Amino acid sequence: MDSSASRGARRLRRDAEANRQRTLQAAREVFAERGLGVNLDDIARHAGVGVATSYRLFGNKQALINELFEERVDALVALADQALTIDDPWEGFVSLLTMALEQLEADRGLREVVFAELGGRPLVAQARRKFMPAADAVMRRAQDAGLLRSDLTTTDLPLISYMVSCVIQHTQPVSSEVWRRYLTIVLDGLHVRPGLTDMPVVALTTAEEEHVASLNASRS
Amino acid sequence: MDSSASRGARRLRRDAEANRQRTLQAAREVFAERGLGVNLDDIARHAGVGVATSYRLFGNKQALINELFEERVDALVALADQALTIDDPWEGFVSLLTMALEQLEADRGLREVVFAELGGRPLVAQARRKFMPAADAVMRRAQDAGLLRSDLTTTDLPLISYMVSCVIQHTQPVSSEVWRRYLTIVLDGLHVRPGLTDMPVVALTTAEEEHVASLNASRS
DNA sequence: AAGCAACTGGAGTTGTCAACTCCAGATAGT
DNA sequence: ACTATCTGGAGTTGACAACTCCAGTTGCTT
Repeated sequence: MDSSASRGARRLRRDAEANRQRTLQAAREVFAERGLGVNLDDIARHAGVGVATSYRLFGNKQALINELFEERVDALVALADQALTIDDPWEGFVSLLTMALEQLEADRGLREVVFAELGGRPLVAQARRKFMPAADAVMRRAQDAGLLRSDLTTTDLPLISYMVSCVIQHTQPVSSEVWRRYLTIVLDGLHVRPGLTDMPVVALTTAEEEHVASLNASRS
Repeated sequence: MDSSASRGARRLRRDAEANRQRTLQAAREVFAERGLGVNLDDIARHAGVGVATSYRLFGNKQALINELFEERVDALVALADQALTIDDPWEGFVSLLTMALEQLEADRGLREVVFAELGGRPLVAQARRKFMPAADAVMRRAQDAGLLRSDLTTTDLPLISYMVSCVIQHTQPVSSEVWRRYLTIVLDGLHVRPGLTDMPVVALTTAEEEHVASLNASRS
């Protein structure tokens, strides 16, 4: 995991490498707080380097975003595997949703990458292919145990997360925690108990669900 | 309800009044489909009039938006009163949420006005004052009947609507109906049945909730 | 039917904002 | 001490939406 040379690129001079790390760190902080919409000038200023330096070191904004969020997205994927290690299938499912949303809560840029409001097309498409099967396993296990409503489909999961993440975004500046109320409501609506309502429509197909994400990506 | 002269403004010439109506109608359609972000040039083109004409007739974009959405917002408010006429308190509550979201589904501009992603500050603040007490009555009636979870607060309602409206927006181009699945889930999570989960945090206060809306308004 | 105030359309102006580059000067490494 | 590498911030480019100007047209009055 050599920080600089991703692909056989010539080694950077010490000062350049330091600036690279400072830019990366600044981007982490600024993207997390203000989203991917910020311009590189702001990030460079926050890092204490010139704009040109940031551009020379990363090429463009998208490359910086990709480099920065690769690990963050992978961490999200790992949650699904962790969830499977929890004994109680329902608790596993709850943990998956809760922990994923907690990750998203802390980082506006990550929300935008994951739900493709900007940037990360290829980045996310790939993560998605790793995430969905794992999440699917968590879901099925809870459904087989009769704890998660059986009419739920894999494609519902991203949309449920998105729905709650919207509340996070909306309420963040006023309260960092109210979103948990709505997660609670949703989880209660997913937990099997007598008298659950029949679903009024079928879920999206996998292809449709991918289409949703890519459509919302093409805005940028 | 004389269409032209809002405030003692001199009567418009017949052709001008016709162009006014055409612009209004075009704006209705374009805003509904593409949101408030579209420019007046597009609206004017769609109306078949010149840009200057639209500007002369309305002054600016915001004025056009205000004029256009006043009645739409009022219609939304009226739903709360209608909901009270439904005998079953739970069905009344379900109807309020469902019908409000159906209104929002059909009009992206309305979603943006109501949730203040653009424009309508004063417009909505006023509607809110009429809407909240009415909605509150619908809620309390269902809670008193033991059908709606008792830990729900008036300020939860706008956020729940917002949450589902985000799914509407996100999935609209792929499926105009999937959002009803998530409404179903949420409603099941709100319906009283044994074993509902305790709320992890208190709801926003009324002031906080208003703050949320106004913060999200100040972007434009 | 003629005259004029009211109106029209679209080319053009203004302002904003983000992405990205240029280059004279500074610095790391040998 | 020498040079390839790197730096910073002023400046360029391009896009885009809000809004205006004005030469020409049209509805209304008498």
